[in-house]
Amino acid sequence: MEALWSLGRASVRELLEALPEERRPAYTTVQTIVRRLERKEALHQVRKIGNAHVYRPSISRKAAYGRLISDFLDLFGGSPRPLISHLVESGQLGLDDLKEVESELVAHH
Amino acid sequence: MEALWSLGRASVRELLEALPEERRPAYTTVQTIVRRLERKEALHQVRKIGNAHVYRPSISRKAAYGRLISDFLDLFGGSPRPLISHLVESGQLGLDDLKEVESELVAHH
DNA sequence: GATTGTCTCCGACATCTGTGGTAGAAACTT
DNA sequence: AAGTTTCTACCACAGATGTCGGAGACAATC
Repeated sequence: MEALWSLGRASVRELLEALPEERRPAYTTVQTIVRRLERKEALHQVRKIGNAHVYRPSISRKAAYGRLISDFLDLFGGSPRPLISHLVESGQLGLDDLKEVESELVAHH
Repeated sequence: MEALWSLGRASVRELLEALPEERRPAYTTVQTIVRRLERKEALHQVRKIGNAHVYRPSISRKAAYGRLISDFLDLFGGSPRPLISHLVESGQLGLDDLKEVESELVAHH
């Protein structure tokens, strides 16, 4: 999905080539993923170029992230606090990070 | 695992009964989960009471959460920042929360 | 000691995900 | 038109996870 979100719309081939050259899967692997995502209505065909389908995301990156994060938070009881605390405790999130996010928050009114 | 972490040590039966009465699975379901977790070395037997095994967690809740969170962050490029930003933007994390975490951080220096 | 209840052990089945092979249609290339 | 490349449509398979059933061992009870 990440690739499709970046490209806006793309064919299987384009998605494949958008992946980092190292671990790049087989063409059919991407195709299968696309087919399954289509069944799940995360993306859909928009048209054909030659005999190839072109797809567009059906859900925004933001919406998907939202659901993902919300599901993840459910593992911690639904509140983001334990997560943040853990990040801070493990040193993955510093005071400076917090300050930064904070000022962004204030800036955006 | 959550139940086992709370109980410290427990038999399959105890784990089963520690689950919320509503969606409580079959005894054997819990047993299977325990068996698989054992294979993954997340827990291990400590002794027997009657003919029942008693288990203890092999990894701490904290360690497990750490790995979980770290894996999750990898989805966002490994940095916690995008996650925090998203939480703030979606209103799930307020300025007050940040302040609070911050003061905790400073307190623990 | 036969009955009943409780465990363990093992197998089973569905769904999801990652990965890719095959067959046959379509569209270029000579 | 014949050959080659490129797609789509399907099938397959392995591992993880959620859910459970059956067989047989053990123990408690009648």
